[in-house]
Amino acid sequence: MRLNQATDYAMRSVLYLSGLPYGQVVEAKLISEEERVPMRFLLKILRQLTQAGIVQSYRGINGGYSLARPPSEITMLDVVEAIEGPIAVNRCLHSPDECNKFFSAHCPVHQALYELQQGMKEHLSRYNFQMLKERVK
Amino acid sequence: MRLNQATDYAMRSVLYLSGLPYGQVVEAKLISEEERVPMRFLLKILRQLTQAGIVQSYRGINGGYSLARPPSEITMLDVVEAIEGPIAVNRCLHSPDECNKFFSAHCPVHQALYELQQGMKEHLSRYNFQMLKERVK
DNA sequence: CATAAACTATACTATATTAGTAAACATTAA
DNA sequence: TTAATGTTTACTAATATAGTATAGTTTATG
Repeated sequence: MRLNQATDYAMRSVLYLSGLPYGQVVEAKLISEEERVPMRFLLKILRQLTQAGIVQSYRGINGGYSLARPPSEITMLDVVEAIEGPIAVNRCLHSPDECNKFFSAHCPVHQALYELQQGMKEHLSRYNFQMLKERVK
Repeated sequence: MRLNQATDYAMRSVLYLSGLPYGQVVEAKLISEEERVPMRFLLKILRQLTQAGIVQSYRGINGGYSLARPPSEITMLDVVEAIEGPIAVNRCLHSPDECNKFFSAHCPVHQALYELQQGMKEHLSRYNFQMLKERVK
């Protein structure tokens, strides 16, 4: 029941970009050093964030990354799903045909887990990076 | 961000036991067949539930398992934690010394994840197996 | 128009976790 | 005493995690 390390790095990277003047481009190396994320791994993560439309990348010399939209329009859920794909608390909620008991909708355990999952998604989507950035002491 | 398969099996096994007259003992083989859980794997899971004080085991011929307390006193959180250990949404929340950025309490990302974690625990502890059993159609 | 500083793409790898299985043992009712 | 039950420990195949490596592409600038 854990978010993976890449997601942690991704959120901290987006938070870092959120703290810069909007639109400012910084190279991956700087994020890597500031946030202590292994460089190669970070590049992979930034590519996922780029493909998800959360950050914008610039190639070539003086290239780097910036946010693709204002921090207030990027939620924690956006970042989690960019890295891990859709949240699925349990196998049966992800692909009900794999449920080896009864169809998820009829199983009270799976019903309850579905409600948990919805609650988690709602919770994560309530936090945007404008809010988080204002929380930095 | 998924519960593992053993936890799914565990919850369904506890739900199954909750549907029986309180205190009734059934052998693992029956649970295995009814809930379609591989027998050997189920035995391992039942042992964890036994150690957590959720079910009671009886050895020898005519042995088996029953609930150790009424369904109303067993929550989904109890079962999840019996199988997976304490819920930790992220590495830094589990062991803050492993946090490679700043101490969790000072990082707004980790703060937000901590709130998510608390919300999840609260959510899971609101469901007990009396409730779930009454939801079975 | 060459070069070096950036990002991109694909493939590889060591380790840990997941989801079981196997073999030998302990308990207990009949 | 035996057979049906749970217990213990060890093993294993497959997958996921957390990266690393190698080769390539883009682009500002001198």
